[in-house]
Amino acid sequence: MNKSDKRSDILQVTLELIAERGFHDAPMSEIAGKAHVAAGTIYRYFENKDILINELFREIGDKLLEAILNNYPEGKPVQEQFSHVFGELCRYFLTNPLHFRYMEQFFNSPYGISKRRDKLSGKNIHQDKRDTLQEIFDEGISKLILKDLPMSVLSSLAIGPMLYVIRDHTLGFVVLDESLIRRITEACWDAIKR
Amino acid sequence: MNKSDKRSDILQVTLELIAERGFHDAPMSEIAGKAHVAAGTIYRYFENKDILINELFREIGDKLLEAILNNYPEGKPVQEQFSHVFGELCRYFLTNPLHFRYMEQFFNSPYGISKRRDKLSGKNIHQDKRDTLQEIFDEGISKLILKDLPMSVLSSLAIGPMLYVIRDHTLGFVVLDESLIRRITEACWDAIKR
DNA sequence: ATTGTATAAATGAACATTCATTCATTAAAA
DNA sequence: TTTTAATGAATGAATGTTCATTTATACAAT
Repeated sequence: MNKSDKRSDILQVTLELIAERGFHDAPMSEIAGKAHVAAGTIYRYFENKDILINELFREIGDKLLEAILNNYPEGKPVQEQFSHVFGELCRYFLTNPLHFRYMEQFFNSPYGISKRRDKLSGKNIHQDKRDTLQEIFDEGISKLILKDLPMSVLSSLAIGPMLYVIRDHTLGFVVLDESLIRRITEACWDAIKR
Repeated sequence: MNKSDKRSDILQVTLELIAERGFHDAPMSEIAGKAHVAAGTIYRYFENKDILINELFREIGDKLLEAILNNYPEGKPVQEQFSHVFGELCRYFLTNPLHFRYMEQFFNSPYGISKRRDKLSGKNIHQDKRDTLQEIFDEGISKLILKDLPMSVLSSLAIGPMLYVIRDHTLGFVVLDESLIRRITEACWDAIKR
């Protein structure tokens, strides 16, 4: 039995419970039960519930970033980089719908808000990987012929629609296939190109 | 003292607490206290917490729709209708940031998800007003020269970015003024027009 | 191999809070 | 006087966390 066995069991169950039922209604006791672990054991791996929640967010973020950076077309035209990031983001979340629901809830809860606030006020102590993603957009966007809009607006124009469409997909409002993903990517590109 | 005095006090405090601190961490006792009302009084107006939460959502939705339908350019070109809806949506949320944070959390929680699921499966008992908004988009979008994409994708392309930008605004990442709103609206239009 | 010992991991009942909700009682209104 | 509204202490269920105790593991000496 691997040392991280229980730890990842706990994270997996936390993911499932919170993604499906929200932060409230995901009691530690139930997490423990579903992970086949005693209640107290969780606290050997995570100091408290908040830290568990934040740690899970971090791990999902890392995996997502890894997926995006894989085969990243370094040095290629911005539009190609853009399409790559979009496609991978989309494919990742379609493959991992629970990750998507978790991230969505996290970002739209006080957890995510305080995280963004910290970032804004420069409290980001360790120059972590998530900034790399930001840099990719930064560089890619400012170099080429894009609309003269604030950085954060451009990334909203680019990312916003995709996340909404993914949500609709997970709810069955629309079926996202490769062809549709491509066409949405193009539409987003239309929004940001000059 | 108006009959709905206490009722709206309760709703207002619920809005403030949940918008700022999330669904968890908004205890009924504190809502009661801040609304200068006894704990039990809440239950004279709202059967339970869930109903309170859903009712608040409904009321905010009504106000938002009212703002959007005010001066709606009936019969005018789709692009103009589009700009109108966008501008009003944006202005409403900038004026009522708490409403924005509440809606965001609601939609991204199991509350909102089940609401959307009901809608999809036709459980929408009373053909309510929120469908009117959908119809406006439906009609406006399908009539003109827009990209041949599924309805839900088009509305994601249109609405998604704006909501993200508003979130950034409320967090101080960007300052939304009238000129910027207009330019974002144009960018979104670029995304959906053929 | 076997035993003994020290360290680490895991347990789950117990605890202290917190929370939504109830209801007997009081105050206000009609 | 009757009806309606409001109160807030009490209730009971749920929850996050702790900790004394048990179990497993690693390793040394025999």
